Amino acid sequence: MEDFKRSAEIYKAFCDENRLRIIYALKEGEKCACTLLEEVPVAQSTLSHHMGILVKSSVVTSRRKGKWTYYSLSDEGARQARNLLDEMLKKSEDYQACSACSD
Amino acid sequence: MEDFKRSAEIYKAFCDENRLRIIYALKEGEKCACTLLEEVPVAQSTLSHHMGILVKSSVVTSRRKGKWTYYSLSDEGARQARNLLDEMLKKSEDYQACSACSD
DNA sequence: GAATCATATTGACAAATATCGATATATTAG
DNA sequence: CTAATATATCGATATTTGTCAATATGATTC
Repeated sequence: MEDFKRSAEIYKAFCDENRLRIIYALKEGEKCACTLLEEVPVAQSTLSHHMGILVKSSVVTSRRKGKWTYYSLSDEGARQARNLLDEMLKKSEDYQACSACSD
Repeated sequence: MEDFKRSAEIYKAFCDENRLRIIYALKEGEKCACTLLEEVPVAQSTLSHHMGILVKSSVVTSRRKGKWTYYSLSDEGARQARNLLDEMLKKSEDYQACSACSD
C-alpha cells in the first residue's frame, strides 16, 4: 500500500492494448499460448513477452503441461488488482474537497 | 467493452510509479500543481506531463482557478476504472476451467 | 504595462517497451 | 535417435515514455 513500484507492475498488465486483448481472450477459459496466438495479432515471440509481463503482474498464471503452457486468469491476482485499485481511489477520511479555496 | 485502446489509456494512470504517488497524494484532497510538486520528486514540467496523462485517463479532473490549476480524484473516473477492471477480470459464463486438458 | 508567479509547452535525450525474425530449448511422436 | 511441435530467449530495431531545462502562456500584483 506504499510499494508504488510493485503496484505499477501489477497495472502494467492493463496498460497495453494487446495485453488487454489477451486478458479478454482468457475470460473464456484457460488457453495455451498457441490458441492465444490465433486470437491476438502479434508474433509468437511478442506474445511470449506479453505473457511474461502478465504473469509477473500476477493477473495471469501459467502451468506447463507437456509441450504446452496453459495460461489462465488468476482469481488471487484479480482480487489483488481490485483491492489495490479501491485502495488507490478511495478518498481519505478527512478528504479536503477544496484546498485553499475561495469558491 | 472492446475498445482496448481507450481502456489501456485509462490504466496508463496506474502503471507508472510517480503517477501512483500523485494519485496517492490526491486521496487527501484537491491540490494544486504546486502542492503536488512538493510531494512528488519530479521537475515541474514532468509533473505537468503526468497530470496530462492522468486527466486523459479520466481518473483525475482539473479545474482552473486564477493562476492555479487544482487537481482532484474523479469519482466518475474511479467508477469507470473499477467497472472496467471488473469487466476485464470477470470470467465468462461458460468459462472453460481447463481447455483440452487431460488432468 | 512591467514584474512576478503558476502552469503548460517545447525540444532534447535517455531509458523502457513493443515488435519481429532467428535461434535455442524442451517435449512429444515417429 | 530424428523430426516435428510449442514455447522461450536473443539480438536488433523502431516507437513510446519519462525526464529535465528552457521557454511560452496566462493570471495577478504593483
